[in-house]
Amino acid sequence: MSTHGKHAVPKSWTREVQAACDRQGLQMTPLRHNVLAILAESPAPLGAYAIIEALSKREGKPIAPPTVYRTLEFFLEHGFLHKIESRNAYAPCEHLGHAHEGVLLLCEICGRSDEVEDPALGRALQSTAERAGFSTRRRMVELVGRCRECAPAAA
Amino acid sequence: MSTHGKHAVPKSWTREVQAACDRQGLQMTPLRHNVLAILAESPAPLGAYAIIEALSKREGKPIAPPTVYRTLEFFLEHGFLHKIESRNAYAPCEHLGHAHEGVLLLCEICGRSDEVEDPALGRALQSTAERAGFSTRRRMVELVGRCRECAPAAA
DNA sequence: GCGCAAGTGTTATGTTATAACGATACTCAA
DNA sequence: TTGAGTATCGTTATAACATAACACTTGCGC
Repeated sequence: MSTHGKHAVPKSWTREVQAACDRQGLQMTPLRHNVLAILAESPAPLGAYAIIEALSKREGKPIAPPTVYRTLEFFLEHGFLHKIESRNAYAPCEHLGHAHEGVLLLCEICGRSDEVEDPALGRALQSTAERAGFSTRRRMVELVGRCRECAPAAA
Repeated sequence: MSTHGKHAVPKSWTREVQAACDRQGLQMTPLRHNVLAILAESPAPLGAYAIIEALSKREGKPIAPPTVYRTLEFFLEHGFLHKIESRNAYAPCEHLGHAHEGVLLLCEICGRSDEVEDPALGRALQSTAERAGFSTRRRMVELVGRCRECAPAAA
């Protein structure tokens, strides 16, 4: 799995989350900060146990699964992270401000994920749900395939 | 989890899969038939271990996980089942003939899943992927919320 | 017969996630 | 100041989901 890039998100991302937490009265503890930093520095989404490992190294002591899962849950609830269901992995949400109308593009070669907005998609899903009498609370849209960099190589 | 309905799919569904297998030269073994029947008779998607349990009962002897996972993989590969990633569950594919342009509507109250087609969705995703230079191989579109029957009750 | 592929059985293990309980620290009102 | 309430994190154990690796049988073409 080559990763032709460094970080999934700009370095400012953790600061933006920090600021959003301040505004909303949410606590940014050292534990949370470390989990955020680990995800921000990763070129691709990480599984929970990969985070546990990285965090244990970073804190110099073993961290147990519930600690990390609680932290992930906190960030997921507040929209700072995505859970990539098709991969059981977690990634920074790049579009902090607004509703999640995004599509996740997951490259099966390099492993990276990219998040793009698509208003037409939101409208389509909304009308489909309405026609079915369905009231949506959460949406997951994931495309698995090959990213711009990997598609040619793997022709 | 009330399930205001009986089966997720019409009784003809297993026969349709049978016919499709015949056409494509795929073997419908007793094991495969039983797994199919279990899913067809369930009002909601089932997890792998629920299938293992039901199958063990049906066959009168314990069935080990790999046996069921292999069977599921077979049906997934050929487009007869969906894997619902957000739930680690498996459900019949109701639209056997054509491409998967579907949306899964997952009710968080009754647990049922409904599959609806949405051509506008397909177009939106296609153009979004193209703009990103992304070549899609598989798509997952899942909406979690409340179905027509459950939405009013849980107002 | 022999080699090969498909299907299934079997054992063991790997991976992902949560339940349940305890400890600490902080806030805030009485 | 005390003590009730809440939020955070630690710890132990276990549940839930999934696969690796190898064995065996069957059917089929050569």
